[in-house]
Amino acid sequence: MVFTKTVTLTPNGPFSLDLSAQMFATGDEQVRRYLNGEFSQVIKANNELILVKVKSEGTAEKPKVNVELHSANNITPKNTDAAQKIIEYIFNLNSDLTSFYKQVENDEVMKKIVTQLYGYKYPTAPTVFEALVDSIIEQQISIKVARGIEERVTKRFGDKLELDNETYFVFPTAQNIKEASISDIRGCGLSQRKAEYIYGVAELVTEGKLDLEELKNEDRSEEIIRELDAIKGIGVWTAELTMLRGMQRLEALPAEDLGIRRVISKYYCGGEAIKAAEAREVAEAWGDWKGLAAFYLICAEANNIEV
DNA sequence: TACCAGGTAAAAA
DNA sequence: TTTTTACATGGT
Repeated sequence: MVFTKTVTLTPNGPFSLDLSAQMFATGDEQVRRYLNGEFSQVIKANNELILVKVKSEGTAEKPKVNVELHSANNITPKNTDAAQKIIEYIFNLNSDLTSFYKQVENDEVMKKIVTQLYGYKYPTAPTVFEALVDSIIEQQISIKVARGIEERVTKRFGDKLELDNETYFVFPTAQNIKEASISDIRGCGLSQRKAEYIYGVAELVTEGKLDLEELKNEDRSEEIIRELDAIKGIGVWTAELTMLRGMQRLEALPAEDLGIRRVISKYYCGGEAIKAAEAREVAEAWGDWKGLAAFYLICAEANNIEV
């Protein structure tokens, strides 16, 4: 038995689902996937597993988003509301890109790029824990390898939703990870040390010693970085990436990041290897949107945009 | 085959 | 105190 509901959302434009979700185009259909204009993944709304399918209606300028909810149980109005808020959070639907576009008006390179990526909003992980674990997984290894490991972790430890003979998985909670063992985590392809880091974070969270969601309320970015950096396995890079992808802190710039340095160099420094300090210099023009701007460059590179 | 890819902490110098 | 090394996997 499958229960279904449909809601329509009106994002704060501009918004392009096609650009914002394209990073999930190669994702696992049982975890998170964007295919043929439809984004799908399982979310936890008030602890109820709901498969959401998101499609775009309207234009980037006047966006409308159609959301289908599918569940094994009756979907209450309360859970519908919660699911809607999670979708809004994942795609940053209520944020205003025009402030960012105004900020980069005097940066000729970025100005051209944002014109071609009009409406791209960098997606957010539903929980800070997911953002943090993914960031640890992504340390040092390539994105493609990391994605595979993340999907394996999700399918191995995450809660399962079965609908119509199809099975879907939601990203594991700290409790899920805590109940596993370090060698189980290693079995997903992680190094011994990363498995220990992730287990350690799960322990801190389940023991109440670390409240990742509460960290979102901290105003000072430096303070968030300081607190996360103090945890074993988390350095400044991991903290900044976690803020970007899990807290909508789009001002954070992981300037040491190899990929970010590469794209900044590609579009601003003729392609030669640059240091973090040079990356920061270029990013000055991006004001409070340094991290988002960096993702625009990564997206531009993925779409073969020339300036 | 060897080396690299969106780092980090521990060991060695 | 600063520099070097080990680490997992998949692509080239």
